[in-house]
Amino acid sequence: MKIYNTLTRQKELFVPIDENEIKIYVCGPTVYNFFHIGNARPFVVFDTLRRYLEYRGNTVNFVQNFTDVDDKIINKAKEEGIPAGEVSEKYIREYYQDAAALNVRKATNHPKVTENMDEIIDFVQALVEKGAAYVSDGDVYFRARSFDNYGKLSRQNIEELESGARVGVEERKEDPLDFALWKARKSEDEIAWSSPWGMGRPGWHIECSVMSTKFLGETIDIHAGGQDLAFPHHENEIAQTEAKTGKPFANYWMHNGYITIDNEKMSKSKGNFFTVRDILDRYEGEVIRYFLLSGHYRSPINFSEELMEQSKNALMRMQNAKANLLHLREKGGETVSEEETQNLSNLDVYRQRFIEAMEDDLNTADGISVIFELIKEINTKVRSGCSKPFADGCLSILSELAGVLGLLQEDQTENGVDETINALVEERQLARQNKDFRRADEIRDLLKQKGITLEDTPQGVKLLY
RNA sequence: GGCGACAUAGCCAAGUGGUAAGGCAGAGGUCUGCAAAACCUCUAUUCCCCGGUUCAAAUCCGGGUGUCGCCUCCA
Repeated sequence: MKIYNTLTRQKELFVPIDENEIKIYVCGPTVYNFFHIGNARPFVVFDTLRRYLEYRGNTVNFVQNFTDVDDKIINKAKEEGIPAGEVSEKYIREYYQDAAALNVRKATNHPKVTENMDEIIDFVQALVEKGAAYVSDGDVYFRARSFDNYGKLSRQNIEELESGARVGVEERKEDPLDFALWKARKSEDEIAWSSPWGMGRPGWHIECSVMSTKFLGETIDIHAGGQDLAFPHHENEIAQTEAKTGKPFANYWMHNGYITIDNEKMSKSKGNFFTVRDILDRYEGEVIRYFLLSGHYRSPINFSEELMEQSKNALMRMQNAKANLLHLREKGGETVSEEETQNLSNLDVYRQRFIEAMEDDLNTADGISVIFELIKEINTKVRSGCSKPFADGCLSILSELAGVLGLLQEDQTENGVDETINALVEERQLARQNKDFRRADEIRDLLKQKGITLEDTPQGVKLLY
């Protein structure tokens, strides 16, 4: 497949280091709050990348860290008067809950900073020994200028950066461009680990370098994250890691675009801040996932009520198609006609087009449109009924393609047989036969209130939960 | 100021040289007791603007305009 590589600013053919195991590292959340819709984008996008690579037959070693020690966590802990560890543990649990709602699978490995402290200290120590880093009053800083290619990912000019850098605040640095690898503890009660430089904790960038190299090796296939992480986070990761190993850190860098809210950056101060947990009150997780995949992952997308409604309705079309096939699979005839067999094999063209779209730098928007075309084709073919095997075959390809996108993962029907509901459905059918439509509609309304939608089809009554 | 992305119908969105996919919303129709779903038809002579290259451009080049992001440990 082709992947747009931020390093080279172009689409490149993706060639894994080891065909048998593709290594991907995605920068994970800092666990001090529920994650928001902006955080959700990389989770969903790169989960989709992983699903696609696995769909193509690859094994993927997918690592996404938890930053579980950080200023924001420490502040939150102070506010709530509880240990920092409690804050991070709580939000790790919440992460898993919301991620599951979005059909984001667990990574192969979710390493935590606090569980990799020895490796972090060793890594920093190695940089100090190499002269790429220096100790300053309990802090350790990386000498940005010691790394020749500093700025290669974000294409920042080092002199421009210099002039834009803040001055005066961090006078412990030799150079404003330098960044912290290790931060000395500021007060006795602050969470800290002992190190050769005294009590302290790691800087932000070093964690990802350590966990990526530890769990995936010195050079990995893909390192991914939000566009805003390209600088300084990823730039710094490259500098410190390559300074230590002397090898390329990652062959491909992928960055997803930003989400704006009503065309403005999301921020708490603007009051346009949406956590996934909040959105889940109003929309099911797949709607959010659909929304995030409806545009190309590198394009900026805007979040709004209107777009969520559009996404909800569009996804409903997919769900209807699936529900219809499930129904037909129960009620259809047993024997497959020759025409059906032919029609079924013709559907392969949609599979090919879907793959083509995904091969092109994960073009999920195109992939989705192929699925809609498939759905139209299927709907047309089963309009006046079909055999069970045909319905099953259609269902299989629809689920297959939607599954790559992590959509249509739940069956709305088959919620168990409820006797009282069945009785009502029976009664309604009888009423309809007797042209007692008042009673029939009454029952339909009653079930609607229970969240069950009745549809009369030529193949009998269809229940949608 | 430096770096970068984007601009396609009412809304969202694909398409990077060959004459505008797909979805939502809207209109009409078929089906239905009525619905719902589904299906059929319609909805951009045109892709921010102005030049240029070409037989041919939404797609390439130049110049504008507008929007957004990064350069502040925010995905």
